[in-house]
Amino acid sequence: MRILIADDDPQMVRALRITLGARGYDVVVAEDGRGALDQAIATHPDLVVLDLGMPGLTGLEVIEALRGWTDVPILVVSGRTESWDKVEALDAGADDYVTKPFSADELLARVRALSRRATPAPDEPVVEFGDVAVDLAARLASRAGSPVRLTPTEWRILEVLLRHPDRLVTREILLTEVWGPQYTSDTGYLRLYLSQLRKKLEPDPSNPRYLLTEAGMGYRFVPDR
Amino acid sequence: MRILIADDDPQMVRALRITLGARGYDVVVAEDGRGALDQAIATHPDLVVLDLGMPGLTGLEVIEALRGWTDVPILVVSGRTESWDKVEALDAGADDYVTKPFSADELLARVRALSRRATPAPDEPVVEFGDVAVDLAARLASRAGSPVRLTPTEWRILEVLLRHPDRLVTREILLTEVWGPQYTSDTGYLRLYLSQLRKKLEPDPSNPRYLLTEAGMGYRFVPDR
DNA sequence: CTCGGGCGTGAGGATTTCGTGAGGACCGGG
DNA sequence: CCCGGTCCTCACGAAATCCTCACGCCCGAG
Repeated sequence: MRILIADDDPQMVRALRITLGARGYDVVVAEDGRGALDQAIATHPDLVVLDLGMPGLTGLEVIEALRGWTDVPILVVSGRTESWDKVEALDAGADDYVTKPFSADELLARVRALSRRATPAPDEPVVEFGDVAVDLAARLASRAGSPVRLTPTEWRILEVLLRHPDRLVTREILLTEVWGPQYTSDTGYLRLYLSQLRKKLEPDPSNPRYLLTEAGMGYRFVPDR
Repeated sequence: MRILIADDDPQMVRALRITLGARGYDVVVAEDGRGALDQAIATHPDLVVLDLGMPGLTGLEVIEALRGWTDVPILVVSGRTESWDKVEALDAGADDYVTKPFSADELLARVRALSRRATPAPDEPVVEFGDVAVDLAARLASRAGSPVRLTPTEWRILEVLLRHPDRLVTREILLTEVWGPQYTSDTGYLRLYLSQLRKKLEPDPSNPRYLLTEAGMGYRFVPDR
């Protein structure tokens, strides 16, 4: 049972780490929004304890980005007590909202309640298409048996596409997931990285069969039938 | 979406009934512990809002009794703010715990968060007519099984029409949705794109059966039957 | 019958979007 | 300091899409 703590206050992090660690939870820490997303992708936690007041991305943006690809329970911890803040966070996809200060016992009970509800993470099967195999959890890609190196950015894009087989993923969603919501008009990035991914994964990169472009809209991963 | 309110305070019941009823929830009420269990069995609510301080059975007993046979989300509402009370309720099987007083907005947001967990977001149904199937969410259209390629503008128009089956959609609405409010007199665009859509989707494009024109008014999508 | 308005549709040209190569900025490790 | 790897900028030809324009049809009014 792994818990990601996303909080920039060292004292809070320390307290949470001790509280949760003592209960046998495996604790991972991130200190800003981007780090939280990176850690979430890298470690696939079973629950996220998220402080809203971090530098970088806003808490809301982190919630939305997470919800783009995972159903992991999100417990928001915040100093803001206004009901509007709670409504925003919950509607963005958070599962619970606790205001500081709070007791360790209460937090633990809420963590237990959330993990009880959580759908047991189905082990992600390896995605295969053509002579390529991609293990998202292990961050391992291979082609005709031999490993293929992908850069971090390539992984992020590929992951979003592979998690929505047959669905069109809009340029906006991809850009938001990978670079953040303020980059939604930099479509050139996508062209560049899709080109790279095809070069590494497609049988005939100039005639893509799996990673398709829909002009003016976005991209689509089409698995073999 | 049916919600069971278990509370013995008539004023609170009244407030909750109004708040929830106005949002379209179907509200059922019980005023003591036994009544709550009876109502739960009788009406099978999709969510329970439970006051801990009811006469008869204690709140904890109600939670445990419910958990004996149902996974319905339980949102506890209580005047008791001690963390011990929260821990007890949550560990007994409650999913959330809100202390009085609370704002209606917050309660509603928590209700939404809980029901979201209970029933994973329902996928939009696929719209079918003739030998055509359209999945708006996935941006996937097919005809007799093989995919049909639509341009972004075609998608936007089709989406508006398909979301209002059997209803007349005025040219003004269509133009505003797709090109913006300043294009409401460029009706030529609609003729052009409707023609394209029919060519791609209608069995006999020159005798439309699903995407009908209402001269001088607008267009109408008529599903089978 | 004639006429005119609204509609459908084909044919390009205008515009936007894509794919891709080349190369510079940045960074952490030897 | 150099170096490999990664990310990003820039540029340009190709492709897809959008829009303009022209023409013909249908149908009701006069």
